[in-house]
Amino acid sequence: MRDVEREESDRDAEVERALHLWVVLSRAHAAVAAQARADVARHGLTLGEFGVLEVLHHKGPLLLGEVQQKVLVSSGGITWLANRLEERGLVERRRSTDDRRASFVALTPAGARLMRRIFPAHARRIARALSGLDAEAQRQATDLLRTLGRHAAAHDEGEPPEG
Amino acid sequence: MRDVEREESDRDAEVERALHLWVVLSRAHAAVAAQARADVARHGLTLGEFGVLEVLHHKGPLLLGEVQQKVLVSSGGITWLANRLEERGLVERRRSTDDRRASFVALTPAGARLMRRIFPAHARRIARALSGLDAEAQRQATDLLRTLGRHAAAHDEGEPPEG
DNA sequence: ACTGGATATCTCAGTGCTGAGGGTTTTCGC
DNA sequence: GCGAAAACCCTCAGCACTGAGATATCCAGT
Repeated sequence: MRDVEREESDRDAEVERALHLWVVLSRAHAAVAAQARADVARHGLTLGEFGVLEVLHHKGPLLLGEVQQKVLVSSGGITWLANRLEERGLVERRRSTDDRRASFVALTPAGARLMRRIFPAHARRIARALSGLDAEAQRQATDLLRTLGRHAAAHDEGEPPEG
Repeated sequence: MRDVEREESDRDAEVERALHLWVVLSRAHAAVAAQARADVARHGLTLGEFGVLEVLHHKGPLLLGEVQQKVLVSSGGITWLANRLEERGLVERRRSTDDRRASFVALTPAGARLMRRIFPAHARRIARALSGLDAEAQRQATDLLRTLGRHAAAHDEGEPPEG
């Protein structure tokens, strides 16, 4: 086999390995997400809604845009989520005084009470869904996925034209 | 610190580590999915549609139900995807003769041509998105995620009542 | 002040599904 | 072979968003 061919088949193997990782990543994510979704659905919440409540629960009041980045939705999506949660009395908006374009969102007392009530069991259920890996394996997986995610997100733009 | 408290804080740390892994898993998946989506969108396809074409490209004709499991959509979803792809002339259904409830789906010549044209570049783009990990790290990640996914999917049912 | 450009949020039509229910065909225990 | 249950797929209303564009505000340079 000539060197050129050798390099080509190396590249093919590399691409195939990457595709396999992508499949496995998708399936793992889907399986855990299904559990998380089932859990929050018992309280009448979607994953997006729960995500907003969770970030406010842990970080306190934030700008709408900050919440948007944390829960990975579009700008329209965060407005929609905030509206729904506000209608249910779980969060409230407060217009920022030093930048009047911006709004803070915060848990209402009812929202904070809800999170104190349901968050611990939710967290335990996620932990159980992930318990196929022991402590050390979870640390490894976290490291690998953090590297992976950072790299992939960084190259989010910059796609070359079709070859 | 008493033993009971010690065990409790161990459990808390465990739960927190799991939650962190879940966040990192979600972000990694979202980042790669965004790249994949952007790539297939250039050809007017969604990830679901591309997933159907891809599995048929690699496995040949399959029952609708088999495709459904591979691309992780609901029963209504696979009907919808098959309809859309059939309307565009990329796949065709063929009623099974020995089980007349079931239908096979297969790529049409046009569908097969499309996949031969766009699949290699798509695969390379996925490989590039995952290139933050080297070959060995990708193998590790694949192993960990396979274990994780299998375990989480296995416990998909069997949720205990709220505590 | 004033213009241009950037930033934060909102609006709204459209999308890619989900999930419950239902029709048809097959399988299994009797 | 008969009735019940299960398996395969389809229908359809509804949902949780997305993405493009609009609006309001801020800021830098002049």
